[in-house]
Amino acid sequence: MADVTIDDVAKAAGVHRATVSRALSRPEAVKTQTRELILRVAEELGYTMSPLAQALRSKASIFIPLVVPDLVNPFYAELATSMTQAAGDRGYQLVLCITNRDSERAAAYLAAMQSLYAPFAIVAPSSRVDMNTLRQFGFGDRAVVIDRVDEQSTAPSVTVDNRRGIELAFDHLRSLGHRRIGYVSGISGIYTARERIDAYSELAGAESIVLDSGADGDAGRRAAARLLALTDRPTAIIAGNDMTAFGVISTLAAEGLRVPEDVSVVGCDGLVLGARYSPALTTVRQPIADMGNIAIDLAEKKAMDGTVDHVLLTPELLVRASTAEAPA
Amino acid sequence: MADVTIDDVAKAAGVHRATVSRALSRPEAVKTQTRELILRVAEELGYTMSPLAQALRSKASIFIPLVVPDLVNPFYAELATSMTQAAGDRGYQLVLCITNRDSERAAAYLAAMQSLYAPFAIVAPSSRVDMNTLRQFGFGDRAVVIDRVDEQSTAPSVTVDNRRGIELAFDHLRSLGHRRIGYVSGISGIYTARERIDAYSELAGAESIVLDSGADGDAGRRAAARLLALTDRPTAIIAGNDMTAFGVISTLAAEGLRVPEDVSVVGCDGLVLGARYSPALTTVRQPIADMGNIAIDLAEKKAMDGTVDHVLLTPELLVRASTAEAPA
DNA sequence: CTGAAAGCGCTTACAG
DNA sequence: CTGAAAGCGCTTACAG
Repeated sequence: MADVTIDDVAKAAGVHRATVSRALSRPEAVKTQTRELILRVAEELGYTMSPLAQALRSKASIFIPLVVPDLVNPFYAELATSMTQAAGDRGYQLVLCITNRDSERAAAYLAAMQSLYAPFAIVAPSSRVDMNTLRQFGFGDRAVVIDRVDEQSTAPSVTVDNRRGIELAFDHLRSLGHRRIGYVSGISGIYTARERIDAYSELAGAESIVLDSGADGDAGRRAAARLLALTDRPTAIIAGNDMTAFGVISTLAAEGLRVPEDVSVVGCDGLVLGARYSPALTTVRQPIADMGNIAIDLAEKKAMDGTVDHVLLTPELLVRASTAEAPA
Repeated sequence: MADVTIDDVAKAAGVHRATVSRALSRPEAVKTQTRELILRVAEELGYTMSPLAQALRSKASIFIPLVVPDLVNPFYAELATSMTQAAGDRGYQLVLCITNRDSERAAAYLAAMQSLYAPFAIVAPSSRVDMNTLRQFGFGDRAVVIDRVDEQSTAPSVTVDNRRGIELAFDHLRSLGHRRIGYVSGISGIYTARERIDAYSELAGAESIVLDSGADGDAGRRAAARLLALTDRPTAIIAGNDMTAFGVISTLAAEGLRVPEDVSVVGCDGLVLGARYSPALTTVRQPIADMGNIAIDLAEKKAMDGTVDHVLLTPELLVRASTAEAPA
């Protein structure tokens, strides 16, 4: 089963190697009878094509890079899982490229993927990969982007309606009687982070309380500390992502404030993990599971006819246990 | 910069293609002067070898599969991160194979990696990949295993001293005055789970209280519910892994029990995330970051001289905020 | 130490 | 519809 090549199949089926190749990759180009014979023989011999040889010869492979900044933020882990599944289902092999926010590492990955003849690349938010880098390695017009990368949008993208997400969180808190609602950014894609904080500012208007707008992993802790220091404390906090919400709650609790009794907290992401947090996190769910398939659709469409689509997904509020009525 | 091949370099340097190949892969086989010329020319032309062509010809590639059950458990995400780093540093390209505990999917991955001439495979615990499957795809004697897979141990392995880990947790709780200490298993590799629960049983002796021994994601919730139902409740719980500890705490809190005031909880893993939990999780840290390099070392050593080593790493107690003195 | 040749496992115009 | 040939970008015995 190990070393059966296309020639073995050809010989066993009594046809030429080229015919086997066609039967497998362009079935309509071969007479039905011949094809069926070949397929059967291949099956019997346990033949599978060498993706290596295939890629080398045709200058196109099934490898598709997913560029993510890290895997420690479960958002990317969930994204990677969804993408892997979607890619696998459609005959691709996802290769995870973890940049650690290091642009040299990202470049190395892109170079490697280029030499593997990857048909396109998928770039996750916050990966610190700009269009210039993509262009440099030949992915300029074969990349799809999650979160927006530039205004001109030469690359297809799949994004979540951040405005709507923040609105869902805000309305939820208002309906629970909260009037002083703080905000903390934390790590997300640059555009995502901006859209969210802008949406918040607009909704809160003059009552905006941006507790922290940093983009590092410590934003949650700082925001909680900041809240503690205020005289007229917010009774609720919206966090730009779930990990930051965890940081907020953890720090608040360590300082003796209870969530949700004293302060309500809403996250953004909808991580599976949030359901196991203490308290279970109320959050705005991003449809991560859909992103994989959509991203690949977009890439294939672009390759077919050049269409550059921008898909906007709708988020959804997940009410769990970290929000409650505003204290009297 | 895109399409420069070995022949371009050869021509520009005035040597034969074979010499370029040698200069790059076996430098000592080429005269210093020639080699330096070639290296310079290659550099100027921005030449990088095609890993595809290289692999096809030499039947050996730089792709190395890391087989993990999922990525949603941050333990695997952290492991994957560490492995990716280690692999990259040593000239390999890690390919993440997420099996979703589906053995067919695992087989498909292994088949793909075999046809990519992967030099060896790394198998994470709980991946539901046994030695037979590995053998079937030619990885029988080129796999390294994290967590133990079989008693005969034909594959090198890197494992953590589970016994010692549980002991650390147990002693910590005892020193805080806890006398009734419960245990919950949860998801881990089969051997890991068994070793841990055995260690617990031995330490606790007649006072063992196994709250739940299931291996699914709901073990934590069930264990907490079980604790609540007991008349003579344990004052502390050791969880077989961090995710399970999260589940325990979350459920306990939802039912009005405070951690650590009412119940202390210790996890096992040392996830980065635990520091952000509420309360921050006391846990037994597994040296995940070391595992990547060690696993690759073991694989290379085995390939060199057939040595089958079993490395046992020492865990470490991380005292954070989820444990406190036993209530009076 | 270097070159010439064969070949890894495929695909794809080109004939027929 | 099928076969024969050339070639993708490399490596590696084999000569010299």
